[in-house]
Amino acid sequence: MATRPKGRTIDRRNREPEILAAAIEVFHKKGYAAASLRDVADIVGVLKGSLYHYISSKEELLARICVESHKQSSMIMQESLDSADTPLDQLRTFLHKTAIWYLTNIERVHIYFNEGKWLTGDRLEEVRTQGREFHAFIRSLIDRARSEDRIRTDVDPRVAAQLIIGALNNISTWYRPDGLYSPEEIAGIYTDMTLASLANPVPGLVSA
Amino acid sequence: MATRPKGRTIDRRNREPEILAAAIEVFHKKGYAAASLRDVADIVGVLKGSLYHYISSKEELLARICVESHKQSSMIMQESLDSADTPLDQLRTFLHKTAIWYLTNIERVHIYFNEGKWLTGDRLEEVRTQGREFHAFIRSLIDRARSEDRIRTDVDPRVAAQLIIGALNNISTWYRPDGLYSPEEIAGIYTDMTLASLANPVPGLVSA
DNA sequence: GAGAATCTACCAAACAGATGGTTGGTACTC
DNA sequence: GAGTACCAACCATCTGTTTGGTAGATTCTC
Repeated sequence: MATRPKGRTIDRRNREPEILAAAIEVFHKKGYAAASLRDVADIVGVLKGSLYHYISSKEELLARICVESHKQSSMIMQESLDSADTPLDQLRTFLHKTAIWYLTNIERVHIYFNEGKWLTGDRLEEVRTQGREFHAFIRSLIDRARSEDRIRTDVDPRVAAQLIIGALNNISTWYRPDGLYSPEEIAGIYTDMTLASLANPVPGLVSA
Repeated sequence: MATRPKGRTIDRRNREPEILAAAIEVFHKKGYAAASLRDVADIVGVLKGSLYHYISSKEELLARICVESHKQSSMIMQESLDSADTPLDQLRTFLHKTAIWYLTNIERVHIYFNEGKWLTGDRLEEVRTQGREFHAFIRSLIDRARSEDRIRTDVDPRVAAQLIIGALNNISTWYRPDGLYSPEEIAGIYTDMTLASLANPVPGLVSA
C-alpha cells in the first residue's frame, strides 16, 4: 500500500532471469559438461557461490531450461493439431512452427535437444520420454498422412522421422542470427524440402 | 640382419592403436570436453600418465582422429566425381557413399564433425576449412545439377546444403548398430529422401 | 656366445589449476 | 527486527601434464 518506490534503482535486484539467460548462453556456447558456474556468474557479475542463493545445483539450472522448452514444444504440437484437418497439413504446420520456434529460441532449444542427456535420475528419464514423444508425434503424422494423402510409402516412417528431426536439430550448428537468412526463410525452405522428401518419388530422378 | 624374432609375445606391446580406439570411444560417448584421459587409460588398462609415452597432449589425440577422418572424406569426394557424369548422379553417389561411411565409422566421424571445434590454433583453422570445403562440395553439385537437370530452383542451395548435411550429421544421435536398420537401408532412405527434397515440387503437395 | 649399453614401455607420485558445492557472515532494504 | 542478496573463504575432488625411476627387451661390442 504505502510502498513508495524510491526513484533510485537498487543494486540488490532479483537476478533470477539474468542467471537463467546467462546459463543458456554458456551452456549453448560450451556445452553443459564443459560449462562452469564461474562462467555463468561472471556474466551476471556475481561470485559463483552467490548463484546458490537462486539455484540448488548446476543440474537444476539445466533442468529449468529443459522444462521451459518442453512446455513450448507441447504447445506447438497441440496448436498444429488444431490448425488443420488433414494430417499432411498438420505436419506442414508443425514443421513450420517448430522451425520458427527453434530459430527464434536457438540457444534454449539447442540445449533442450542436445544437452538434456546430462541430466540424471528422474529428470533424465523425463527428458528422454519427451524426446520419444516428439519423435512419435512426427511419426504418427507421417503414418496417418500415408494412409490418406499421396505421400510415398517406400520409406520407413521411423527413419524418415529421425532424418527430419535431425535436419532441424542440427540447424543450431550453422545458423547465425546475423547471417544471410531470416528464420522465416529458413523455416520455409525446411518445410518445403521436408514435405518434398516425403512426396511420391519422381521416377526418373530418384530411382536411377 | 641377425634379428631373431622371439616366438614368445611380450606384454610390453605397442598400445598406440588401442589408445586411439579407446579415445574414439570415450570422446564419442562423453564428448571431448567432458572426456578425461583417465577414462581412456582405464580402457587400455594403463595409468593415465603412461599415455604420454604415446601422445603429447589430449588435443593431439583429438587431432589424430580428425586427420584420419578427413582423409577418408576427401577420398569419397573424389570417388564420387569419378563415378558418374552428371552432377545429379555424382550427388547421388556422394550422398550414399558418405552415409555408408558415416554409419560404419559412426564414432570417429561423429567426432570429426562435432568435436573438432575443441581444437585450437592452426588445427582449429584446418578443421574449419575442411568443414567449409565439405559444404562447398555439396553446394556446387546442387548448383551444377540445377543448371543441367530438372531439380528445383526455388530453394537456396546454401540452406539446402546445410539441411542435407544436418540430417546426415545428426544420425549419430539416434543410430544404434544393433538397431532395426542396417547402414545400407538407412543410407538408401537418406539418399532417396534428400534427392526427392531437391526434386521439382509437386504442386498440390508442397505449395498449399 | 657373454656381457654391457641402450632403448622401450610403463608405474608411482606429484604438480598447479579448475571444478561444483558449502558455510558463515554482513550490508542493505523493508 | 526480519529477510533478502550477496561476499569471501574454503572444501574435496578431479583435470591435464611432468618427473624420476625401473623391469625387461633389444642391440652393440668383444
